[in-house]
Amino acid sequence: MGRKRTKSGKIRLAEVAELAGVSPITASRFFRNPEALSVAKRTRVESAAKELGYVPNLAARALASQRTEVIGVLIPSLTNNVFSDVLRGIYDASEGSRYSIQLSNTRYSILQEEKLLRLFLAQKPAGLIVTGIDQTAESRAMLEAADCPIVQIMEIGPDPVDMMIGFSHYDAARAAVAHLFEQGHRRIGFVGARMDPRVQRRLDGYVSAMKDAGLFEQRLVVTTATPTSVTLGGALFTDLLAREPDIDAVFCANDDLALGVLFECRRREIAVPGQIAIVGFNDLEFMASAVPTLTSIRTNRYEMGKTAATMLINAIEGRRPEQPVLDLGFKVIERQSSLARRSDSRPAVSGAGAANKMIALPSSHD
Amino acid sequence: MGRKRTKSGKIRLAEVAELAGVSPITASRFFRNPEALSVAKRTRVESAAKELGYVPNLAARALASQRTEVIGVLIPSLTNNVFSDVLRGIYDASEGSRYSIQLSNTRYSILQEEKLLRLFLAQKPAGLIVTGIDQTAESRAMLEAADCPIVQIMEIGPDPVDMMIGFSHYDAARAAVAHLFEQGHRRIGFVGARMDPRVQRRLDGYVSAMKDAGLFEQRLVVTTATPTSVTLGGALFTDLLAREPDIDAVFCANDDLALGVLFECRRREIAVPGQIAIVGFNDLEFMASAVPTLTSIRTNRYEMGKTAATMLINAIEGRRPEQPVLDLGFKVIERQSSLARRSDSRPAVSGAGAANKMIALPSSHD
DNA sequence: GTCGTTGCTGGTAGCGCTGTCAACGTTCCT
DNA sequence: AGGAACGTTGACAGCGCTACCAGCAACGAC
Repeated sequence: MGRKRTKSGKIRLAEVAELAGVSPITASRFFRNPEALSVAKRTRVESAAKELGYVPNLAARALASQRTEVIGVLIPSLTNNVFSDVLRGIYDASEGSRYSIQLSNTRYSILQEEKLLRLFLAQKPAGLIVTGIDQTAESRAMLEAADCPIVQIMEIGPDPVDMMIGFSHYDAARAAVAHLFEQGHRRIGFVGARMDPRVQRRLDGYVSAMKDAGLFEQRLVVTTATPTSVTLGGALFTDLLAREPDIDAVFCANDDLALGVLFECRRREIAVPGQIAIVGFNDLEFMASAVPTLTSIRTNRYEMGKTAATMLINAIEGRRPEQPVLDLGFKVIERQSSLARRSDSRPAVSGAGAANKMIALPSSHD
Repeated sequence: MGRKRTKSGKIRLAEVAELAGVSPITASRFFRNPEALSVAKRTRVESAAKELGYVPNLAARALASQRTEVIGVLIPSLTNNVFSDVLRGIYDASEGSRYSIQLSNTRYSILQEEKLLRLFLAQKPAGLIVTGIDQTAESRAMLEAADCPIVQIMEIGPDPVDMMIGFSHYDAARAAVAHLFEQGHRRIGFVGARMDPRVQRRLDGYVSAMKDAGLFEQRLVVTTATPTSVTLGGALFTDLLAREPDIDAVFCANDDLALGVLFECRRREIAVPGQIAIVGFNDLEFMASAVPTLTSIRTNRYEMGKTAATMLINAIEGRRPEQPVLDLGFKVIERQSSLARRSDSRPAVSGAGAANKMIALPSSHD
């Protein structure tokens, strides 16, 4: 059966316009700025488009208008839970809007980021979401020169390129240590992996809090550049114990590490929190379910992504936020794993989440 | 200083061609099919492009050539670890190629999938990656009519739209149950959440294996449509125990649920595997690190994504695979949590991963 | 009554690139 | 030597849309 192939099925704007009895340009306006049309033509074009099943050709639109409706997103990792939550927020916010997301993975390399940035900017994106505040000088220059709105996410810093949404990792780490102090812990180890800039700032916060209390020692800190994992948490904790058997708490730079430390404690029959308290970071879902339940720092990752994309879209459309830098803060979620030291080595058996007392701590940057 | 703005900085193909002393169309060919040029012109165009920092305008290219270099990817979830691994594979394979990834999230809704599919196809993607084999009839028709290569991932089935890469969830579940049988377990419960088609097929596999052994009872199955989580694993297990206190093993439809079951056992002081054995699904990283280490079914998620994207790109460029359906199989990773029943309720304390004996089981579809 | 002003509509002219076809020079075959 | 076949190059037209500007009617201000 001879089916035509070339341009049989093509519904162009011209077809819609013809059916509606208007000029192509009027039909075009309908899709970009319906209010500019009289009600009569608006409804005519609308029903014509619907009847023909018209779908605009984005390539033609981009070529003619010299801009795209693409939001570029640069994140360091696709598998890290933290970023997948942020991403989900971004996608959710973009859904229903005219903008589509173009995602790229920098793999924690600012050089790779620079390369991708160059690529993105060449396509004239409508907006850009980049992770963190540690771009190369070159990247920074490109971002400043870009003629589209830009949101930096995950962190808060003094010198935004444009907009910024995140929280202070430094303050969050200090709050975690302060919480452990409150619970009577003194010899607090730090376990960190990957050591990207955000983890580094958590370490800085830990160090400063410990120094403030006169308790800092370099040997309490165990870090590696290796990507994080639960298993790695156990291994780093093992190193820490070998170096410093006398610790009474561990602050982990993320929850996977904390879970690994918990398992390692169980393997070694170390009571948690009786002998060693544990605090994680991010408050992933499983933290409330572990035995004992694990204290963590809750961060608003989904909200961060969603708000970032919403701010960005608003800015693209000319509605700039009154407040270009948004601190989403964090919360110390106190659970069993960091309870005050006690001789009884068995934590009370109770339902998961029973000890979910929260302390809100809006982060303030120094 | 009066800088021109309109088209001063614009480097077009015409500029490159002029500098290289060739016609625009020859320059164009250089970027699409360099071998078609003589070596002399090739080098001339190459250095001209480099000197001017030329970046092709993808919108113009798409408009003129009536096709895009976009690979559309439809997955049900962004946060599920399983899909983030697959995605990473897809992005890794696409990197360095001319193709860019356009990702959309169906949220486990085949209606949403249909809608997104329509959207994608309207933009004439170079290729498409879709999750699973349970599209709506309408989606299926659109896929069949699409004039681009398509890869279905995550599952293997009898009737591929085009290409297909995955494994048999049914067989994998049967293997999990067979393993528990081997270890002497008989009253094996099933815990499942979300109940998407793949989880449903795992349940089917479980049911058939249990029926084959004459051990199936409906009350051994606890499922919910709720999204999965560690906490939910504990809750579903609690339900299961209430209904059927006499079970000696639990097969969990994924690893998060398995971890939740493990924690719940610890909370209730049920020995694992002494009183209850646990088997998960996917073999996420933490399974090898838990105490006791948790048995799971290893699936090749990253490889699946990477291979899918590679196959797709090859097919786009005319190199169709000799074998359009690829079964990546699975492995039962035997660990402590499913060891044979014993009276000693305390599992042997040993390093993580000590019991990582593997059994390779290439899945075969029926 | 004349002149802006506003609201809506349409014509023209590309956006930057590639498909198609034709033309050229070169090589190989008979 | 003549012609076919191939490899290489260029001219032309147009992909589908929108920016820009002009035009027209309706309205109010002086």
